[in-house]
Amino acid sequence: MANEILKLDNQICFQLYATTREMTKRYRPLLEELNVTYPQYLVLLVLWETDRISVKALGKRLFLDSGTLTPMLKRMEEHGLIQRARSKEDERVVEVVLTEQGQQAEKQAEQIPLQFIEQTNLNEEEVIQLKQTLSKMLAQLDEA
Amino acid sequence: MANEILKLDNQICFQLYATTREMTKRYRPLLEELNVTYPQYLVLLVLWETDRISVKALGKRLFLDSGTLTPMLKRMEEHGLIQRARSKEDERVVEVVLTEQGQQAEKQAEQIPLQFIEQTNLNEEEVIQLKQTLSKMLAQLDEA
DNA sequence: CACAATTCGATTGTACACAATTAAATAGTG
DNA sequence: CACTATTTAATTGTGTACAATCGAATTGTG
Repeated sequence: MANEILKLDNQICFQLYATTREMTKRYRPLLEELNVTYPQYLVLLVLWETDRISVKALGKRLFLDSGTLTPMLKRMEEHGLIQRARSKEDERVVEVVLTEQGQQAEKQAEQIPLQFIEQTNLNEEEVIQLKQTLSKMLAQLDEA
Repeated sequence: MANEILKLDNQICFQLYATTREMTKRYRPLLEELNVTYPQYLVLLVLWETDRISVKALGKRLFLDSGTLTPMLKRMEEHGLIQRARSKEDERVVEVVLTEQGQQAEKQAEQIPLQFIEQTNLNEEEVIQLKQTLSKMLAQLDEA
């Protein structure tokens, strides 16, 4: 018999890992209409809050680096959701802005978070608790 | 101002998504000695429990499909951790078993889960709660 | 102002992840 | 027994992820 500590079902990290993947799967049909993937949807969420942001700042917000963001943003640009342009103040900086189409998408997206939460069958208490614990864990893991 | 519902920081799914990625980053140095990635480590966890398993059953256990598992298992085979072989009873089935080296790795792995949990700074209560809620959510999302 | 250090994005290489398709083998049905 | 349906891995194509590196631009220091 395997060590209890090493049993798959005892691994909180496995639950986390598997749940995240099942979550993005459930989001896929909800995001189909917007023609974005889940990570791309996160970029939209940021831009709906800020209008204009550098790749660097976007990466910090989403915990993603340029190796992930650069190709992703190019795809989003091809799909007409955003525009990318070098900053005039600092040529090293690339700034991302929403297109008209990208702005319009916000209205379509309004129902999505609730539609997802309904599928989880979690009650409000559990959602709040989960969010709190994950926030604490994320902040801790993000430290040096 | 953006819709409250659509704010990034209100998205429990984003916390889930970001925390999972930070988690696998933290695991990387812990798994270096074993020469495996986090998903590969999950395969080892299953094999330390079962000795022998089909790709199909492994995928069901880990919520992964053959498109992910086949190349991953081939890499693990190259690294000498597992062996893959067609079943004699049913030629369609590929069975995975640990090598001697793969079995040995279990001893080295014993400290890993605790080492990780220490880094999260979560107390026992929070860990139990989190695991419970994620299990419930995962089971729900995994349904048709 | 020179010039080393830093910052920023892009690129490269490796490794998942998954939908869709294919091919081989087996099981089920008449 | 023929023949269809099903099961199972593998393959293909697209899209993240991230470490490591590069090159261009800017900043800090003397």
